[in-house]
Amino acid sequence: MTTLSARKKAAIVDAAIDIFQKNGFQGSSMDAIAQQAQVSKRTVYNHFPSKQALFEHIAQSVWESANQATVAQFDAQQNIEPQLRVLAMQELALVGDAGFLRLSRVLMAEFIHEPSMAQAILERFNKEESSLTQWMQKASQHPQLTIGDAEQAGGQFHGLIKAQAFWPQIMFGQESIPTDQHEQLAKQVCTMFLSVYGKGK
Amino acid sequence: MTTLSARKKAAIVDAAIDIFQKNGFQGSSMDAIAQQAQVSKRTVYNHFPSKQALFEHIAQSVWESANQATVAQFDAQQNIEPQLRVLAMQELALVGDAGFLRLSRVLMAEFIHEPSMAQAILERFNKEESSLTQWMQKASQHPQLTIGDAEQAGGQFHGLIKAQAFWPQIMFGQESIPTDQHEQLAKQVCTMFLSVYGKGK
DNA sequence: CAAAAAGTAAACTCACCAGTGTAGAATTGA
DNA sequence: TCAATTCTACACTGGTGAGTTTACTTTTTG
Repeated sequence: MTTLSARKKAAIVDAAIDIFQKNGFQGSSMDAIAQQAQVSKRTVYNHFPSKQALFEHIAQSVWESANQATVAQFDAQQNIEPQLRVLAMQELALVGDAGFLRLSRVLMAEFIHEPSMAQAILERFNKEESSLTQWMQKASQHPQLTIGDAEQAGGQFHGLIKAQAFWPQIMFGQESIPTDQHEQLAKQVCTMFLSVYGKGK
Repeated sequence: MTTLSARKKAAIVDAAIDIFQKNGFQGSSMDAIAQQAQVSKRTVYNHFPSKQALFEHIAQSVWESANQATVAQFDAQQNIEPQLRVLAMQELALVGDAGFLRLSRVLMAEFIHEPSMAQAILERFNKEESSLTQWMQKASQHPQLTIGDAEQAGGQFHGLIKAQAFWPQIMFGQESIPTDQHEQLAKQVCTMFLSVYGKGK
């Protein structure tokens, strides 16, 4: 059985995610978080020295789950389309996860107000997204593709997916795309992408 | 010359947009708005009965500027591609407008926390996006197109544009797309769209 | 020019909230 | 079982902020 202390901490984090998401950083009070976590306020402060620290702990976990999502290895021997499709499926699995969306919403809300924070995290993010960028760079050699700017192409690929499966969910509370539609959407995204960057048929 | 009262009100709205954008709804104080507007706090309350009312006034103006943006008339005689391109250009002009982006950012921040508000406004929004949906519906008869679900197709068209010219600007403070790249982007969007919904070459 | 309308500064109420201090109760681990 | 750790309730500080009140000045308008 997990220790009491650990359970309390988990309850705090869980409550914090919920409250932050509902009310934003500014609108959330430590009292409210403590109450929802069924924990005394003092206990919250025993685990996290400040509201800011609690928030950053949560941000960290978004970051980590996004990290573990995609590992892409370019294979020059194989056709482009199926490889792209795997990449798309990986990203769809990530953004389709309800927990990831919930956490993202907390972060995105703060991004809007803090472009500087957005920039900072975006840089780290981009290094990760750059696993895709790197893929694009290598792929640009492939005879089936015409990629000028690998970073731009990568961004566009992400954009195509997020336009359907991320932004509407984040901003308008839309439902996640059901798993059984991932295949179809991935295929569509690849078609669109290749209509611009693909060579010939 | 405009009346003093009107000038004061304009200053208040202007300051409010700025402050709301920087700090969000919760993080903005009426004192700060009054100060930035060079107006006494009481004057703010003479024009707007509450902070909420002031916010909604601003939301209203976003709504109105989005409204005046697109009027599309389907022409069965003409080719699809140039018509789509006009639609894309209209939307690019809207989302490329710095003022519109600034206001959108304020709204979007609240959307994240208030899915109910998002839903409400989204319904009205959708009626407008539905000017595009209607276009899609009529266009689905066109021999050059294969459109199953007009609403979905319309959403996808919007998504293609916003993925490049709206979301990155809203969330990460990226620069607006320069006007001289609109043509090129519109063309790319149409290519992508037609790669999925177009018939033959 | 005089009354009505709108603006002003400043003090005030009332509520909320981040973070601390304390004294005691429950949990843990040796 | 006993000492260290952790949790709890509760009161407290210092600060901020929405909205009001008041006594007064400026602008508008007939």
